[in-house]
Amino acid sequence: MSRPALSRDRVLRAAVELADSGGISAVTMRRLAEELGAEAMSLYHHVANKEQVLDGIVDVIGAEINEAAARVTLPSHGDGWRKAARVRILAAREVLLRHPWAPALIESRTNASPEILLHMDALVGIMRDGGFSHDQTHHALHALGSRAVGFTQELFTPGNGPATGEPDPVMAAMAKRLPNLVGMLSEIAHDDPDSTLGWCDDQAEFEFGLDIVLDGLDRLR
Amino acid sequence: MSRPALSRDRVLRAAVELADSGGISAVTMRRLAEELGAEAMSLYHHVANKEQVLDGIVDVIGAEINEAAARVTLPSHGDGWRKAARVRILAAREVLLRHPWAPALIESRTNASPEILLHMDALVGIMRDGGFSHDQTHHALHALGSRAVGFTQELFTPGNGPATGEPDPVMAAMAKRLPNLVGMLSEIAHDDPDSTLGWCDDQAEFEFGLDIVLDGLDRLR
DNA sequence: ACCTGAACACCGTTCAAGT
DNA sequence: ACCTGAACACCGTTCAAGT
Repeated sequence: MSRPALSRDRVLRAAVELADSGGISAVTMRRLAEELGAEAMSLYHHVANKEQVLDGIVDVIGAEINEAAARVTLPSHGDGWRKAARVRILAAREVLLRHPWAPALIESRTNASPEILLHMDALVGIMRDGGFSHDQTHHALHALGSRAVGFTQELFTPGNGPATGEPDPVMAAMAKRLPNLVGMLSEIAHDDPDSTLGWCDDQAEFEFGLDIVLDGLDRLR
Repeated sequence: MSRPALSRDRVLRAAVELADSGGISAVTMRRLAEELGAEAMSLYHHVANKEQVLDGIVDVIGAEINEAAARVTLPSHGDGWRKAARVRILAAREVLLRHPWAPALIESRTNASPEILLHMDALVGIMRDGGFSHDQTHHALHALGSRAVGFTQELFTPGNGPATGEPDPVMAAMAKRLPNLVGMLSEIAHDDPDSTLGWCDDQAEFEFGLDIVLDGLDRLR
C-alpha cells in the first residue's frame, strides 16, 4: 500500500506529467501532491517552494534536450559547425514539441537551468570549433535568441492556434483595416489549401528562420 | 468625492500603471479595483473577466506602438523597405522598454490584439512595397518572430538579470562543466569591463540580430 | 526524518441585494 | 444601469502536531 517515498526527483517527474496532460496551470502544489498520493504540505520536505518546482521542471526538460542532442552529435570543425549546430537545435525542438507548455515556461524563468546552460555550452563549443571568436559567438547567441533552444514564440501570427478551419474572429472583424495581412493570408490559403488552415507549417517555418540566421552568422565567420 | 465613473478604458489604463509599478503579478482584480477606488466586483460591469483585462492591456501597449511608429514612418518602396521596417520595429522596442513586463505577456496571450495586428499589417505593407511576394512576406514574419514586435525573449543568457556585478550563482557553481561558456564570458568581460557586467548591451544585441535577419530577407527579395 | 491537518492570507468569480 | 457585501472554490504557504 505505502507508495514509494517522496523525493525531489519524483516530485519533478510528476510535475512534468501533470503539465503534459493538463498544461502548466494544472501544476499546483495540491494537485501535484494528490498525483503522488500525498498531502500538499509533504512536498515542502523535498522542494523549497513552487518556484523551485518550476525551475526543476525546466531542468528536467533541459536534461531531455541534452540526451536527445547527444544522440545526434556531429563533427563541428570548420564548415561542419553549421550542420552540427543545426541538428542540436532541431533535437531540442523535437523535445519541446512533446512538451508544448515548455517554451513559455522556459522564457518566464529568471533563474538559469543547469541543463540548459550545458546545452548552451555545447552550442558555444560548436561555434568555437567552427572558427568564431568569443565575441562573434556571443553576438550569435543573442541573434539566435530562443531559437538556440529550438523554439520561437509564435505570437499570434494570425492563423495560429487550433486549426479549426475558422478564420481568427478578431481578424475577420477587422478585415477592412488589415488589407495587407488579409491579402497575404488569402493568397497563401489559395496557393496551398490543404495544409493547416492553408497557411502554417511550423516546422518548415522554424527551419527557414533558423537557416536565415545560421547563414547570416556563417557569413561573418 | 465621487470618483469619475468606471469604464473599460479606465480599468485598462489603471492595469497598465499597476503592471508598470509592480509587475504583471500586481495586476489582480482586487488591487485593480482598489486603485480605482471601487470594489473588485464592480470591474465585472466593464470587463468580462481577468483574461479580458490582460488582452486589453496588450492592446493598450499595441496602440502605444502604433502611435510611436506613426511618428517615424518612412517611404518604403524598393530598397527603402529595410529602413522603414527597421525604424518601425525599433519604435515598437522603445515602447516595450518602458513596459518591461509586456513582452512576456504578449507572448502568453493566445487571442490576437487588434492593435498588434495593425502593427503587423503595416509591416506586411512595408515588405510588399519593398517587392516581396506574399509568400516571402509570410516566411519573413516567421523568421522575424517576436523581433517584429521589438523584442527577443532573452532566456537566461547568462549575465542577464539584475546587474549586481555578481556572476550568476548557478553558473559559478558549474564553471567546471561549462568551459566554453565560461571562456566566452570571461573574455568578453575582459574586453569591455565597463559595460553592464562587462558583457551585455541589449540594444546593440537586438539591432545586431535584427540586421542579420533583415539582411537575410533582403537577399531573398 | 518525514508526513499531516488546520489555519492564514491571498486569488477569481457568482449571486443576491442594494441604489 | 451601475455598484456592492458575503460567499464559494480555489491558491501557496506557515505552524504546531503527530509518527
